[in-house]
Amino acid sequence: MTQPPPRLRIRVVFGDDAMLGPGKADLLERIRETGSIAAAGRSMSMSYKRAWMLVETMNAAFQEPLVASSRGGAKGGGAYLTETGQAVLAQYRALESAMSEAGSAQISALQALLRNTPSGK
Amino acid sequence: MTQPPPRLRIRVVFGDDAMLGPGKADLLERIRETGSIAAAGRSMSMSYKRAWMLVETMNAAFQEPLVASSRGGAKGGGAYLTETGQAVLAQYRALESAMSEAGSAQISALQALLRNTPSGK
DNA sequence: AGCGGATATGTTCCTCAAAACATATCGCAG
DNA sequence: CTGCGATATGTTTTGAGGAACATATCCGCT
Repeated sequence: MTQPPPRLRIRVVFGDDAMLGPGKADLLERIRETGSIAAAGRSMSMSYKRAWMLVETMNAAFQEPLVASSRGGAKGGGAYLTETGQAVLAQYRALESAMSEAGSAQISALQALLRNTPSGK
Repeated sequence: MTQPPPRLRIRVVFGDDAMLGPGKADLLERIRETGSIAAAGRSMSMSYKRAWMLVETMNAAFQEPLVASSRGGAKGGGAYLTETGQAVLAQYRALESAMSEAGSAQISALQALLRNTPSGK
């Protein structure tokens, strides 16, 4: 029985407070798909508040905001990724991909040493 | 002013509960250096309890324990890395190194989009 | 003019993980 | 046979972060 392949969680830590990890990347992706911060949050069972705070943090960390949003209007409002936002998301995905490939040998080596009963469920 | 280079935090997630990240890797390294779980924990200002729990978790996750320990004796006791422990640590460091190199281009691209005032201190 | 749906933001409550504290045990040295 | 230094493990306390709840605001449509 081959257990589920190990997954990589990569976080880039800039300076002291700003960082980018899987959570924010996924949120960006879902905002692009849904066109809404609230819908993006719901789709990953995250409270709107939390989603909004993550967006605010990201917008503050980069030179230009990653997410632009508008209130009111026909459908109440909405949000979309800016050019910078799309670029950041693309770079992060590329980073994940490149790193995953580069580390596959070590990952396999580690997995070979693992106990093959990860859970007694 | 070139701000401090971004740092990578890489975590390998096996299955549901077992995972290996920078904290455990550093702990292993310090256990090897100090020959003691307690001293290793102190050197990274971690309580003995926490250090010991991490060791227990790792020992349980792999086929063979990574850290062997003994109580009592001339100096009260001690701990050292097993063959497996050394192998796991080496693989993790190699993983960090390979991934860091593989992702340098994307890291640079992300850094270029960053606001260059990471903190107002 | 008012409704609807989404952004924006504050406040309170709750949970769980980490810290702190407290022992117990072990085994050689002297 | 006692004391030391480290491992081993349980109990209590604390604190930070998230969840939940509550509004406020915006603006096109009908």
